[in-house]
Parts: sequence; C-alpha cells; structure tokens
Amino acid sequence: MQDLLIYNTLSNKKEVFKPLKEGYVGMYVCGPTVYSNVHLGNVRTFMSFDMIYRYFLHVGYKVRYVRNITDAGHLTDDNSEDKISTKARLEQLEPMEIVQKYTIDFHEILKKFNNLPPSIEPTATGHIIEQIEAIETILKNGLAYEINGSVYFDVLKYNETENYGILSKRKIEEAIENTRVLDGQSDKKNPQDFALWKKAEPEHIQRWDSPWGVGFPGWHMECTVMSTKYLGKEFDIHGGGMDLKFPHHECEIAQAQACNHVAPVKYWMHTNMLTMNGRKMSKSTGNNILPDEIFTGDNKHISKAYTAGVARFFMMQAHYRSILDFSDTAIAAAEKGYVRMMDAVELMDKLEFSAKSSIDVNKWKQKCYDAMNDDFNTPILIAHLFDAVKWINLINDGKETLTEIDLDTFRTTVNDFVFHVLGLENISENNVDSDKLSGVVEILIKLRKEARDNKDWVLSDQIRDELITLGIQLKDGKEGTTFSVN
RNA sequence: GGCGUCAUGGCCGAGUGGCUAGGCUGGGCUCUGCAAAAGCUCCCACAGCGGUUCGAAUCCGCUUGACGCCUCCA
Repeated sequence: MQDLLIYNTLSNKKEVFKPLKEGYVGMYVCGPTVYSNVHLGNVRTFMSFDMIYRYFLHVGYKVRYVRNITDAGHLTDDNSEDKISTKARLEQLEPMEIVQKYTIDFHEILKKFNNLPPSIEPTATGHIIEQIEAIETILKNGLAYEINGSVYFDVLKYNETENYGILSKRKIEEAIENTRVLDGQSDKKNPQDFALWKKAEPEHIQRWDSPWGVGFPGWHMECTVMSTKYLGKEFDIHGGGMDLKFPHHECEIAQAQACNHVAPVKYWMHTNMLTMNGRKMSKSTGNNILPDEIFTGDNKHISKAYTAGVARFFMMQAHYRSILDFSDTAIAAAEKGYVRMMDAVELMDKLEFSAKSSIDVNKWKQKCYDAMNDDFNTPILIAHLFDAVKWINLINDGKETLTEIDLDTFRTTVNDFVFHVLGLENISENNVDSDKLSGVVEILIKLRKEARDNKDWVLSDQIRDELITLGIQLKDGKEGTTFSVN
C-alpha cells in the first residue's frame, strides 16, 4: 500500500498514516446535536469525512467508523440547561421526540447527499452508565471534584502533569488571565474547569440518578466514553469541525488521559468551515442555508434549485481544510462542471477500444491516487478527472485511442473515483421516467432528422428550441443526435 | 486583549523554491444548414514592503486586511 499523508492538527503537519493495527482504521467523528435541522455547513463536515471513509475503504482498509448522536448534555449559553431540554420545552414535546425528529432529519439529509452510514452510531443517552463510570475513575484519580451535586474536571491539577492545550495550542496560564469573570454563581474552582456531571434542577427534564444525585452528563464526556468503548483507549483518527477543537476536543484529550493514562488519538483531523457572505454558517446567527432550501431553490441567497450531487461536487472542489465560501455564482459554476463530467462519464460506456493507446492510462491513474494520498486532495483529483473528461470526448471523436486493457483500466478508475471515492451520483439515474422520456425524445429526434434531410430548417429548429425550453438539449454529432436533460 | 489560520488571474478554487492546476466566465478557431454540444486556443495571477537565494507566489521578517477560536455551534 502506498503512503498516505494525513494532516494531523495535533502536530500541524502532514504525517504518514500508520494505523495502530495493520489494515484496520478506527475513526471517530463528532456527530450533531439533534436539537434542530442540519444546515449546509454541518453537511460539509460529514461529507468530508464520508469522502475520507470512502477512500480508506477503496484502498482496502477495514474501517470502523463511529459517529455519535448528541441527544443530551450539550449545554446552552447560560450553562443552565442542555439544548435538547430547552428545545423540548419550546416545542412542547418530550426530549426524546425532539431527538427522534431531528435524528431522522439528519439521516435523511445525509442520505440525499449520498453519505455512507457509519459503522456504529451511538447516542449519549445510551451511554449514561459508562459516563458515570468514567467520571468516577477521574474522581478516583484526583483530577475532578464534586461540588453541590455537580462534578467538574480540575484543569489546573491536570495541567501540572499533562498539557491542557496540546491540541488547541493554548497556554492555560494565559487563558486564565484572559478569561472574563462573569459572576460568582459558578461552583467551579477555576473558570477553565468544565462540567463532567451537572446537577439537574427540578425543572430539568432529562435527568438520571448518579452517585452525586440526580443530574445529567457534560457534553465532552460522551465522546470520550463512546470512542473508548468502540475503538479502544487508543485509536487512529478523531475528526470533527474546526470549531470543536477548543474546548470540546481539548477536553476529550484531558478526560481520556485522566481515565486511561494514554493519549487517545493518533491523528486529529479538523475540517474547515463553510461560509456564506464571508461569515461562518451558524445556527445561532441565522447565517445559514438548509439542504432542503438548496433542493427547492427557496432561499434568498440562491437563484435556483440545485441537486445534492451538485452541492457535493461543489464541496469536493475545495480541500477539506480550506474555508469554502458558498454563493450562488460559485455553486452555479460547479453545476456546469458537474454536468459536463457526468455527461462524459455516461459517454464513456459507449467508447470503443483500438489497437493502440495514445494515452498513458496508468500514469494518469497514479496521479489520481497521488492526489488522494496527499491528505485527501480532492480538488487535484477532480482536475485529473477533467483530463479524463477531455479524453473521453476525444476518444469519442476518434482523436485519441485506447487498447481494450487500457480502456478497461480507464473506465474502472474513473468510476471508482467519481462514484465510490467522491461519492457522486449520476443525475440521470434519479429520473424515474427516463425510459419513457428518452423514448419520446428519440421520436422527436427522428422527426427532426427528416425535417433536416428535407432542409426544413424552420421545423427542425422549432423542435430543437422547444425542447431546450423544457431543459432537454440536443447534441448533434457525427454519429447522429443525442440529448441530455438538465 | 490572547491564540490560530489565511491573503492567488473576471469569479470559484489547487499548488511545488526554477518547469501550464482545474472548473466557470469572456475572445478566436474547427465542426455544423445555423446553433448548441464537443475539441483546439488566447486572457500567464499570486495583498504591500523588505530580506535569504543564481532564482520565490512558494522560505524569513514587518505592514495591512479577512476569518476562526477564546462563550453554544460541523
């Protein structure tokens, strides 16, 4: 297997990926808090890791991909209540009804974007016992303290022997100086300390018994517990959005270290933000666009509807570690390129082989793998795939040739990268009525050919123009006329 | 205020110390009844100011600007 470079945010360098166990990959990605609809920015992160998951599978790794559902414990701004409970009260539903509603939404959206489901999708509420056990271990190890029914992680104590800030590159001493002291209501010894367990006030709906009384777990605990349970005390990759680096992932490291006395993760991977109007998409600020609004075009930021495939292609054209700015012109440009690529891929099936090859297929194929092996560089991969698009058209025109073996390699490689690695789908396959439609269009093409043979340009152009208003484009070539549906 | 990231041609977006990313748009040509599609081709950018180097968009420093995190967020 060729070397695969991964940018590790722990070292801020590209490193050669060496799995803990040869041939196996353990990957944990922080999933959503299911208290509202996922927006396009959330989708980008999961889509990036879907691509990474797909590539590992493609090159032959056995992957256990764990992605959690946060259905409890995620605290609101004022730290008084968790998000699920707040939403439950607002919508007058059971917390688990909120969880169910938005979990289903999450799954449906990701499916539309052709994301593969993870191997395991554990929930925070399903691991309360494990979380309590882990908190007891941390208490026993002297790195947490209980006050008034809540348990907090003792960051300063931890920092005496370990490095709190190893991931986010913060220095705890400076952080203390720069932390605003809000008021005296907190039980924490130090503002940097974070909750492992929170006491539930009487009005709090989600609550569980614990050695410290009735309460609920802190946000960071679930990921530590579930990653350990399903991937081990040490595992290969932990991913998530850039904005989770601090405090969430920093806390995860501290918790795992406090429990198991070992650094939990070999490679930390962080995906960058999707912006709109130059600002991060965010649920709280309202600067976001929902997937369904993309599909219907019903959002002031876009001029028309776009398919999930186009949106996926748009995101794959940028590197996962770069900020990507969403705009109507950007996604419209991506759509054109996407359609051109898909048309070529479809045309590829009809190509015929020759006695000689005029293209070095194996060299090109290697370039595709080199791109992906360099920290999953999908923009470079797509650039190479557009070389393939060009060749497909040229072979079709008889200006380039491939032998039977080369053509076979070529087809397999294109299909592998376009469909299996990038996870794109061919739009025409989604068209249920495509058989009937193409039958009708073929009739019109035949009628138009008769008109053209009779030099009846008025009729032939009328057929062509009226079809184009329906989004059906005729393409006259040497071998006759074909069409595409937009 | 602290920490961090980034500044690329009309737009979107890759990138290595010297050799054309790619997509979209626009111009020209081929093909075509005319178009479209497809192909070929042109428009050779790298925030500013210094420095290192035979040579830097790519390394270093400073300036300016943008964004992210520090408080819930993928």
